[in-house]
Amino acid sequence: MLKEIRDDFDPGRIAQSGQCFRWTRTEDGAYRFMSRGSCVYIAERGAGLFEFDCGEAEFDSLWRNYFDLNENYAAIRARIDPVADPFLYAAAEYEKGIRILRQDPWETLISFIISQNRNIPAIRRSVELLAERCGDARTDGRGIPFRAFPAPEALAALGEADLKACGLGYRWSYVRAAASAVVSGDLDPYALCRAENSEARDALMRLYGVGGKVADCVCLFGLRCKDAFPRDVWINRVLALHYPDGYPYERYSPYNGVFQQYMFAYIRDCASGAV
DNA sequence: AGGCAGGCTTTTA
DNA sequence: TAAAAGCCTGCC
Repeated sequence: MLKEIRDDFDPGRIAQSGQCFRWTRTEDGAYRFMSRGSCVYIAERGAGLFEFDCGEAEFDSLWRNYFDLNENYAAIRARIDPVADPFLYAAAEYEKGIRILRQDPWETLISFIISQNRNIPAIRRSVELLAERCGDARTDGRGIPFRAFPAPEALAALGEADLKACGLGYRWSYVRAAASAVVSGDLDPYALCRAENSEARDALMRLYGVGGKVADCVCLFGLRCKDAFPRDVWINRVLALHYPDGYPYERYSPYNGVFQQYMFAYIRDCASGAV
């Protein structure tokens, strides 16, 4: 199914921006994303033209929402003053095409618990191992088997040895605690979408192994709060280097998270020599 | 009370 | 060997 998307949309930049972990790139240059037990392949077919290997119904019920296609990112970028904030302007220009995904809250919670104190390839590996171990077996549009992200009950049923076999290290008990909280009903990650952001953040931080940074990632990437501003080692580096007198959060509210993502991707691209 | 040092598993580069 | 989308515990 061919779609014309006039706003910023770059599947490759979205995939590599470190907000989702289960994407793949095919030999023919398409990107495959996964969400809520489904896969979609996206291939660019010219300027602003993208082929999604799904029907209209699935596009409207799943992928339009996942890629946040009802939001106007060009308009959000236009809020940046290139003279007042040259670093953010450069980051957003270079990383144009990134969007903030509206991911499944449960998967986002577990993924970012796993993410702490690890680099992105290691996170991807652990998430994939968990899915391989206890996610539902499915087949994608190209006939390739894949695993859905594990349900809370499936993760809660894993023992210490199973979790450690997925490379979780000391985080295994954090994953178990979160899964238990969801299975027992102490936490409903889906209900948090409807809560005030500060309430959602507090509820997440009550979980063992979830601090402010992970909670902010869940709010931003899983709970549709574009103002959440996760501060990891890379963003702290940006703030120390380019905003020694403080970062103007008020100026960028309620889109702090979008700008955070441009800066996160950009500083890492700079460090890897890509820029 | 709020802040800080030390420790933590494993993978990646 | 150092660093990685951090957090917990114990101490002050």
